[in-house]
Amino acid sequence: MGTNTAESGILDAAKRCFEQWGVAKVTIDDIANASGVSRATLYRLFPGGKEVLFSALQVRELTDFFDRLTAEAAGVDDFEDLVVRLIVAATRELRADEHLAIMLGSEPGEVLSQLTVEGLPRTIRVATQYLTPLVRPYLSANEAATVIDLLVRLTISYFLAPSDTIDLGDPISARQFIQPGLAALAFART
Amino acid sequence: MGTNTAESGILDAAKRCFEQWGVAKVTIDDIANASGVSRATLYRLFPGGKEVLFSALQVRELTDFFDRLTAEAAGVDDFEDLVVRLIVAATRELRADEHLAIMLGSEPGEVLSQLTVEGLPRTIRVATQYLTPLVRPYLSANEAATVIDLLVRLTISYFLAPSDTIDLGDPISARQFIQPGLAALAFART
DNA sequence: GACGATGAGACAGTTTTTGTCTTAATGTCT
DNA sequence: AGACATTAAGACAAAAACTGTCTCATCGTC
Repeated sequence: MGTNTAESGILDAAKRCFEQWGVAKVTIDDIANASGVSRATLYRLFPGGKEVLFSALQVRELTDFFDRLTAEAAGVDDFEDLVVRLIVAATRELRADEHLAIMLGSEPGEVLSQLTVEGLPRTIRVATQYLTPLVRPYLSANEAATVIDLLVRLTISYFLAPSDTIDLGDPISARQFIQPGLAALAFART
Repeated sequence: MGTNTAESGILDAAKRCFEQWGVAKVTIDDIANASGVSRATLYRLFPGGKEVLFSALQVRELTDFFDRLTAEAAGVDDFEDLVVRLIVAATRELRADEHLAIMLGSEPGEVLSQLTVEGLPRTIRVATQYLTPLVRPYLSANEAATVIDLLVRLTISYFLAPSDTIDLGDPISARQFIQPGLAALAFART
């Protein structure tokens, strides 16, 4: 039993609570009860209460997300293929994310804020940590940061507001979509 | 615009709120906002706050339920047929009731209490009011009250905890189920 | 038996909710 | 126009819920 079992159990319970009651209506007591842990323990493990818990949950979801994403992109040895794979997999994961769908349905404001404003810097930071090693064979550190930042923003935007002409969940469409950008990148390097 | 439009609009909003947040988490303000009415008006129309509102909503749902049920049983001119029709229609309505399903999922305790303890007397009272005229051609007033009471309890019980051998949503099964009881009733009258 | 971690719950301070009331605005009727 | 009823908005105090911290008894581990 690793030391993280208690924390992750609490985060599981918090996730269920957020789904059931929404971030606004949940109390620390709700989460304590749902996780079978006393309020004292909860504060000891997550000092700061609901906000810290919510934040910790997002970090966990985010790292899980990018764990799966990088696994998905393992073994691809062409830059364009890699970008396509990443975008498509990320888009499909987002679309398949039940938790995200529930939260978007019950608290669109909070979730949109997390996806596009408040939480975006963190998302970009985590994405950069995870994806930089994958793209470094093809790009400089600066280029990698810029490209990853851009890909995160585009993937989220097209997830939230799908285009009529582009489907980033489809490899062919995604490839077609990114080719001009990659060409421009190659050109800028000359 | 009848005078009941305001009330029923508020009840609609309350219903949505109860579904979204549960009886426990909703505040009067939530319902006031959802119904586009000021809190003052809400208290004027439903003095007593959340409990009174919840109660009024149940009364409305209940009368709607029995309105549909009696319509369903119109024109049946045999006692056994009538009972079968009522039981089957009631069971099917209960199973098809989305609001009930949502509430049972999110707040089983509260809903079960309403179905089996707190709210049962009211349900039986309303059922008696609606169904007595239908069964009076075949039964005395006392018999009618007893039979209706029994049918309500059985229908709710079999809805909440379906039997392996009896399906009150199926006319054949329901008829088979009630026949002994009706025979006993006929015997007792002799 | 000492140790650290935990559950239960007391506690005060804060925030939220409640229920009432007043005021100004709105629409209706004569 | 003027009297009338109804309402939204929001001030207000009282009640309730929530928060964050603390203490203490208990439990399992070493």
